[in-house]
Amino acid sequence: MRSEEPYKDKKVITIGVVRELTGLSDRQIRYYEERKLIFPVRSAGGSRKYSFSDVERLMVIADKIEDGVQTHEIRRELVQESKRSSKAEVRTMIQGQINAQFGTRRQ
Amino acid sequence: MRSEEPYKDKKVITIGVVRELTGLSDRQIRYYEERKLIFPVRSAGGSRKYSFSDVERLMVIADKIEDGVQTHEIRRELVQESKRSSKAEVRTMIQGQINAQFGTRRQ
DNA sequence: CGTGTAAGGAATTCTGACACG
DNA sequence: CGTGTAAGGAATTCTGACACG
Repeated sequence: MRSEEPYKDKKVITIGVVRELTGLSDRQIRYYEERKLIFPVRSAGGSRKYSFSDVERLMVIADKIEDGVQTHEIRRELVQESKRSSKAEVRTMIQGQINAQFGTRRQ
Repeated sequence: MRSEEPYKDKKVITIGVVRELTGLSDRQIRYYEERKLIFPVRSAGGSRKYSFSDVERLMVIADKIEDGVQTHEIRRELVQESKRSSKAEVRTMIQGQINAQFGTRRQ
């Protein structure tokens, strides 16, 4: 699932670079993690590593915060979104299997 | 030029992560820079930042070193390669402009 | 609730050099 | 030539806490 853009989800970016990329403060970035909105991995030494997807997600979060949405609510929204996209992915995958089986093509 | 894979060329990875990703030592990574084989950018504080392309390039370099090729020679090879690909890009771009003008399609 | 900040410590990175071969 | 290493310093990141509102 999701074979495109192999680099987008690799967690390799330190918080300092994320700060520059998003314009957010470290404090904000760490707080959104505390509120379960973002999930960096940790290096051996304990420093956080983010992916480009995480950076994009942080910008979405920052927009919502600015609109007055609370972290609690943002979490719900993001969970809903990820559910929707996994459904879409499953749909695509199943359709792909059907096509593979019967050689049909839509449209 | 090169609109695909927007993340591949962004220099956001610190040397520690490059070390993990490539299996090379810092010493090796810095030495290849000294020999003009790789060109990280610097953060405000002076630390090196690499892109995923750089990581791939480093793995190519490491392979050649292992084959006994000297950095001097590797530099020549890499320069040749980049010349070839810019030519290919120009060709693609020109063809794209021709197609845009005349609406032709090959094949 | 979301964010700034000062505090102290630990991990990360930097440079220039010596060593070996 | 290519790489390891010890050295000293500077930049980066970490956590827990106090503050404000």
